[in-house]
Amino acid sequence: MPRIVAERTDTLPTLAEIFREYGYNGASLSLISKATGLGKGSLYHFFPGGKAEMATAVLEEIEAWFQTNIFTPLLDTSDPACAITEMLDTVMAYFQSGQRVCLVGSLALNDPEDRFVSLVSRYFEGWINTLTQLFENAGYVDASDLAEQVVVEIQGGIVLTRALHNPALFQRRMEKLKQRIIALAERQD
Amino acid sequence: MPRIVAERTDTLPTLAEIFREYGYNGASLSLISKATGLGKGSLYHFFPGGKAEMATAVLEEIEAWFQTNIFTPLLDTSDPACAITEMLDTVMAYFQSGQRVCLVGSLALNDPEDRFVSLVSRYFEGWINTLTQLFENAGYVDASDLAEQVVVEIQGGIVLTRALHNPALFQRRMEKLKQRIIALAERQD
DNA sequence: GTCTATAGATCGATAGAC
DNA sequence: GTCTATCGATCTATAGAC
Repeated sequence: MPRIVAERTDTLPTLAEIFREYGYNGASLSLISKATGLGKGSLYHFFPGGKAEMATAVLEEIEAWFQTNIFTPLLDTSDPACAITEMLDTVMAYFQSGQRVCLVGSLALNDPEDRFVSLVSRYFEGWINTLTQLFENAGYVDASDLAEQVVVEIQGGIVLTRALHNPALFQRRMEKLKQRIIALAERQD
Repeated sequence: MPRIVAERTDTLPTLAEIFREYGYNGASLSLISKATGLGKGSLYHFFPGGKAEMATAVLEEIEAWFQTNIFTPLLDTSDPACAITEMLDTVMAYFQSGQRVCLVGSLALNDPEDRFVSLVSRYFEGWINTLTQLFENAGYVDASDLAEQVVVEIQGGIVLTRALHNPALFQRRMEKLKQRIIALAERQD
């Protein structure tokens, strides 16, 4: 039975967006309070560990979302071209054609107190490992290398799209990436 | 004649390293004061505009450094394989195999007040444009597309290397990138 | 030019009324 | 659970002695 009052989980999407847009350090509690509509008292009721716990909860929800919407579907299809196309479509929608920051990537660059290292590495390891398995199943040579390449291009595409304010760049890179993977598949038949 | 007392320019490398490691928001003036060995009074003497002016000065020095050490050499050589190899070697050394954050890329992800947009976009435009010219001179098809791809892979490689604490990943990606570009060159002969 | 001292604002976090 | 009030710490920036 759903509760009427706000739950901790309900705040996570807003928190995620704030962290993405302002970064961990730039996301102050007053900013968070304003965005969520919750006073600091309520925030600390939900997250006794403060901002660090908020970010951890957000990262865990992101990981779960990717598990459900990206990783699992990747291994559902037997056709790698199909699986990759589906993944890149989901990725483009999720990252809004590279205009939306990847919070995990952002924390990979700046996490000076090493608060989130394990969550950050687990996210990328999960993604690369799943892609590796997909490519191995499809009989690709250098499966893990290709998997690494895919995630690198997504992250780099976000950086450049944000830098140049050019979502067409991200779309172009994802399209080229897809074509390259499909071309590789045909070469192995 | 070189002056004995510290100049504004002398602080830039230290400032750059602090911004890279802690991010713009995470780099507090007390941290900067400790790292440079200069009191706040001295810092504001050199940079009346405060932290924003420090970051701007650092970005300008980075752009000049890339102009001299990356962009110009790219067009000095007629052989694209040679030019790319040289560039990627310099890039690997500069970014310490991806363990050192690209400050410009970091600011591309998080610059919520849009303080550094023009410097950030100019840096990446310069890099992509120079690579485009190199590839065009060498007779590549889709020169600008390949140029974009190169910078994307460098930035993405840094993100993943930082995330996984694995500099071998960056080295591997740069090596593969080089091979792919050389293979493309042979195809056009 | 460099320092110390400090202003004034904002930070993360807590206390306690309701 | 949510709020307001407020704590002490830290922030950016300034003032003024040297």
